Amino acid sequence: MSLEQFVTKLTKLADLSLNELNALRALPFSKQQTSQYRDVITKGEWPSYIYVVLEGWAGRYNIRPDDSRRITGFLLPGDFCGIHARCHAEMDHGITALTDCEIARIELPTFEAIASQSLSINQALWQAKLMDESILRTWLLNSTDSVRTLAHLFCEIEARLHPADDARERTFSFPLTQGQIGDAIGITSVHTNRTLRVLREQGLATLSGAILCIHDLAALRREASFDRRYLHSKQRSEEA
Amino acid sequence: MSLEQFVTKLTKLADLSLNELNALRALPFSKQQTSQYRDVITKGEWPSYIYVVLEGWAGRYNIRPDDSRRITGFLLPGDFCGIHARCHAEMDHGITALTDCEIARIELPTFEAIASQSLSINQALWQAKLMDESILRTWLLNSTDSVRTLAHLFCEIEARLHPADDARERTFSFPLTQGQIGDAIGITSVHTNRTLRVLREQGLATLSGAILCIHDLAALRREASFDRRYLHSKQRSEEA
DNA sequence: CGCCCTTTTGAAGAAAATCAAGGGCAGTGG
DNA sequence: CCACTGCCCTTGATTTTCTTCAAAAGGGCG
Repeated sequence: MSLEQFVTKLTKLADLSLNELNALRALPFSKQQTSQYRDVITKGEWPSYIYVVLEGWAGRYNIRPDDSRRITGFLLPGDFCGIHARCHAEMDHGITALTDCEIARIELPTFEAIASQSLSINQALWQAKLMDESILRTWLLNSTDSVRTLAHLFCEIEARLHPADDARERTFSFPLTQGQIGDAIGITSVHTNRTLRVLREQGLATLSGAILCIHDLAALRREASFDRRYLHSKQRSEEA
Repeated sequence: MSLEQFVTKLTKLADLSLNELNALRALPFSKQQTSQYRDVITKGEWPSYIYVVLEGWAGRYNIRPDDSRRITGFLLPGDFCGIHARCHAEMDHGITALTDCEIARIELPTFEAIASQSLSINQALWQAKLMDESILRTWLLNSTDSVRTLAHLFCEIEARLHPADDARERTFSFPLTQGQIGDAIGITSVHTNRTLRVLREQGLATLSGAILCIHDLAALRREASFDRRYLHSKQRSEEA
């Protein structure tokens, strides 16, 4: 696995020159395998790498005072974390492998040598941060009704995995347990189960055996009031 | 009113040289008065200024499909917004004046001329963004029990307004209606009222006539499981 | 003074948590 | 090969929390 997905993602966030693209592609990195339930970064750590998810799903999370867990975001293949390293800052949350993961680790000085030299790359990093924040804000917004929230999560993941085209229906791997989904949308696993049933009975989506089948993407988006725009905040020059 | 509070805030986020400090202090800006309930920036806008709150409280917000509002963060005097301008990005949320506000507006090119030249200022801006994100994440984390959530909000505001010292008790202006508080913690104004009563009856805090009186800060923090660290993610060099 | 907005309180209803228990499936070890 | 174990999924019954609906009381301002 290479950084290609990562580079592609950055390309969508800012206009990068060929030189910049090649510099990113040529970034030296080491690989690490992180098995399910293991931390990639632990809360309280001062990371010294930029981490890029190559395979598998990871997630940001915090533990509540009552020991329950809240997942506050997903890291899908191509996503990165560890920007705290650039600020020499302490992690206020952990990153955990939700499935077995393959992770690339880029040394901070190596990364910085490229990032600090390029306005465009900097801009792409800012864009990425704005998008993270935007997703976080949307999660906060949705904390009313569990069916809507779950539908919205499915739409978010679908849109992030398949940025380009709008299929009418869509089937893909969704390797989370109902407990993990509950941790993400803020309900118990029991209630997640019931919420999944509602979506299934409404003919919107079926999750079974780690495969998510969205039967009617348009209807699911309607149910979730999903507005894709918050995910690709491409800079204006794109539109002109 | 000057940018002094803003500059002070940045100082706490990165080590700025005297030159950088003076450059920030000398930033030309125009003032605008924004009266309560008016937008400073509207969702969908492509901002072209950096905005700094000089007086009053503002807030980030989104409108839900059912027309209810969710406040996703507060901007207190010295706080800024409009970083989207640096990315030429569209606002995915609005900024509203929760009270009458005095706002400074800095032209993007003016700001950029200083910010893009200084690694430290850049770092301070990243730190500020990480802190915004950290606060957002904490809000998401707290969405379980309304008493705890409200207590935590009081602690957050207290800590942001009075970064330095830990008084045992504290009385300060808290100019939000119960409806606005509810919009922020995700409950109705009716339930906000009942939650306020609980805090009052527990002898933790009393909100009356836009004055918040925290009777026992330590106990309130305990109730909220408030851990101040997430608010001052000062870079490591500070500790050495 | 009267109006509007906010605060306060009550009562009924909805949403989700909690408690509890049974079933399926995979891996482990006898 | 089968029993055992642990984890996850599923469902039911009960309880807590918050919403909704409704109404009254307080406070500032034209």
